[in-house]
Amino acid sequence: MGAEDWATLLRELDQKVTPARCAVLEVVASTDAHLSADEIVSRVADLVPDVHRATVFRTLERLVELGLVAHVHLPHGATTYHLRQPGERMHLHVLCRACGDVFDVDPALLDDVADALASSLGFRLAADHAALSGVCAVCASGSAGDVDVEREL
Amino acid sequence: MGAEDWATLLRELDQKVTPARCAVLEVVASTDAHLSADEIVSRVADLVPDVHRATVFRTLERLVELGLVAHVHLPHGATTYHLRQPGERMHLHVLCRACGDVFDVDPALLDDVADALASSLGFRLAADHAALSGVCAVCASGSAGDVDVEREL
DNA sequence: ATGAGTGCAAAGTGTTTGCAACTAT
DNA sequence: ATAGTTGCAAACACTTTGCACTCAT
Repeated sequence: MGAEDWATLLRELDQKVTPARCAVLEVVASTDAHLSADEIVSRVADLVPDVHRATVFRTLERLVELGLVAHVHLPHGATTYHLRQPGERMHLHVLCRACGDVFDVDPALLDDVADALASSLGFRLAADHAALSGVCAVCASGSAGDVDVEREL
Repeated sequence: MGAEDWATLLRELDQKVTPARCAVLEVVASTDAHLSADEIVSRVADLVPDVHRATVFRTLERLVELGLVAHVHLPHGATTYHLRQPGERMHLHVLCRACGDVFDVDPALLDDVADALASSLGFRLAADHAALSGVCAVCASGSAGDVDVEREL
């Protein structure tokens, strides 16, 4: 999507079109990765200088409200943001506590868990909203003795 | 367990016995709830005055290393700590993002998920380490319209 | 005696907020 | 014109760290 399209999209949602907003959308849309607010701030700076951190936070909050962006809380460290694909089902996230990588996982994986929680506790699970933690294949084999792995993320 | 027992336990683990440590152990053992470091600080203050925050943090870190205490990262807000029962299997946690309550859940619930992640990605899941989020029964029914529920925890 | 543990103050993240200036409509 | 947005600075919540002093052993 080009810059013009973000403007159109925002207008359709009755939002004001500003350089900061377009830049944030552009940045978030530019990658499949999960970006922290900090990373977004610095990437936005490459597109539009002098966009303030606070503005990025406020903009992200707004975009989440509008359903354009999703955020995931990681067990350690900053919240990450990524574009939310319209029809697509929200995926679930697992974080490697050794290397910090986030892996996207099939949301169906937690369906049984969600059902079990719903029937036993009446609890409605939002599987996409928080990441689970563990150790990825690379880190598990790499540092055979699990030295750094216990480093607590 | 009385104060004397904490001293004994610490000695068995080759740790120095100090009032601060015993108090932290006492506090963590005094409840089934998941306490934040802050809550522990203030409860410790009732037992032993003038124990500094930093000491509580350092002590908790140590107790986790020793395997006496477990900590759980919540999707939002502070890390919580609770006593770790020796033989007992670590439980899994779900957080209500409306009221903030943490529910303990049968760890077996995630066994299938853990297996699936292991075989598909080689990922080793630490199910107890991070809480999942959702909405508890009370909050789901209470605020029918889900007003506050979207408040993002 | 001596090294581990502690209090304190200070810094470090990540995020939010009040307010005055600005700008998209 | 005017309501919504922004930049700034300051505050916030949670946690860590360097250092000198104290205490358990």
